[in-house]
Amino acid sequence: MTVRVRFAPSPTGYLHVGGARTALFNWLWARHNGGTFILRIEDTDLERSTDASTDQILDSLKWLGLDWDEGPFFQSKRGDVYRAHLQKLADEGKIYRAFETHEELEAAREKAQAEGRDWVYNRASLRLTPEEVQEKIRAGVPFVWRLKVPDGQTRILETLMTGPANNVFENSTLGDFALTRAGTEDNWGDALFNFCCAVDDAVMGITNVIRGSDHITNTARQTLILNALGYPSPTYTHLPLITKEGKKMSKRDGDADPRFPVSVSARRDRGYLKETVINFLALLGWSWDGQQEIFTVEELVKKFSVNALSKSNANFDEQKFLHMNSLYLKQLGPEVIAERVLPFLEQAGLRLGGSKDQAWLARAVAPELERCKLLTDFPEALRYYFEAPTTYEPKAVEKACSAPETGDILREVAEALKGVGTITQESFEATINSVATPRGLGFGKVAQPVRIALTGRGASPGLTEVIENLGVEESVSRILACADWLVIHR
RNA sequence: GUCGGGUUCGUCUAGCCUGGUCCAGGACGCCGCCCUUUCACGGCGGUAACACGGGUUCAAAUCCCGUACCCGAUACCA
Repeated sequence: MTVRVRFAPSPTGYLHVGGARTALFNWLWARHNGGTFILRIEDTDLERSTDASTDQILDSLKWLGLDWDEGPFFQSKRGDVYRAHLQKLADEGKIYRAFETHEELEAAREKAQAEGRDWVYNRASLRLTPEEVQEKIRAGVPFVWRLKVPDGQTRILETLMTGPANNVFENSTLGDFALTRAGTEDNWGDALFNFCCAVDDAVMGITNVIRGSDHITNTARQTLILNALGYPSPTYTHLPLITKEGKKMSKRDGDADPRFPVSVSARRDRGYLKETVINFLALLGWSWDGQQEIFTVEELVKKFSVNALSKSNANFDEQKFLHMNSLYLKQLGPEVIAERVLPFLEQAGLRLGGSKDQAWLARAVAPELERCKLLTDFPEALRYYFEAPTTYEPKAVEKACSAPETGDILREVAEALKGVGTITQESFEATINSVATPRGLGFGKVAQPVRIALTGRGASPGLTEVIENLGVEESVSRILACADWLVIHR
């Protein structure tokens, strides 16, 4: 049987890392099996669903490269399908109208809770005579459709969260749950999540539902619906939850801490690479051999299996995430990163132009690959290429430029540098040594003030690269400027 | 409360199904050392864990029972 899986987000917010991971696992399982990945938007809750959310979810999926084969299908546009299935169940007497008000039920539930009892619907409306029902319908009393849940147990087809209970639910604990919102005979209420979901999974031929384990009890209800409808049940794989500091990571947490946003789009804006997000998310509840942690998407497709999933909650380790991003920065290389860094530079007001073209940027980015961890680190790391330093890092100056002759040294270096045609490792070292050696100084004693002069900082990549990317002329002028600055400020 | 799941280094985890090769492996972090014109990168080394209590067995991280703790679900939301 060919595998058909789906990702079915509700558009009540952005795509968060948990949802992205669910999407990823479904996508991987489809690709691994040469199956079909379907996208379905569960927007039956019109109150909370927004088009903006849908757009952002699709956008994030595209960014991650999780392409879908069918859809997106919108449940809000499939009312006829649900209505037809409801009608069938009504004709067969498997569902019934329940006329209690929301308030009545709420009160009953609270009472039960206060008494420490479990609450399930008491079937009051099921005991109404046909005449009483007709009477209420005529009077226009609003009702919801409830499933007449049979006695006995419901066994769900679970592949992962299997335990001693073997996923058998006592139907009595589920009660006759509601299938629709409140409506009238002329205008039935809209079908609710569980009903739409079960119907769509069946109609769309879903073979394996992969979703968060917070859906387990829904699975029992959906299985009951499927049984009533006479549809076969897909198998279910309930993923362990993603936690952060022990608590379920949900979009309700928002992007409260800007350093650790929960949405995929904010991670992207924060400078995380899509390769990192995919790889890191894959490891949240799945592992290969316990040794390998870096996987290309192709490898993931090949190696991923729902059978290798973990049952315990996966904790989101920010430090490791960040580390993985720095790994990918290096792995992707200067050309790719230069391209991706561009929007971040522009956002920081740093624009290419003149001799600073894309190729130049790749050269400038290359040595920074080892010190930056996020794309957003690059604007600051590269800023000195775009703007000559106007101030120098005080600590670095103190450490390297405290000797009174530093200004003279810099002027000598500038002079020597003028004669250098093209800068190479050798010519640079010769230049520095031509100043250092006569004075009996070590290489670093001269090189470090030069670094500060050029970049304003005590830390940067190799000076040869810096001068190469800056140009000799610009370098000379910066060194002289720093010498002057030292005279005034020391 | 009830139902379901979980519990291995500071952190993320492998191993558990199919007991022995595990005085428990990898990674992040941290700490040393090396490299080095600084920072970083890299290389080498180190640190550190089977929740607790019983049981089964020649042998248990692995199987069974109990306890504790954590997480989730308990809607006319999805």
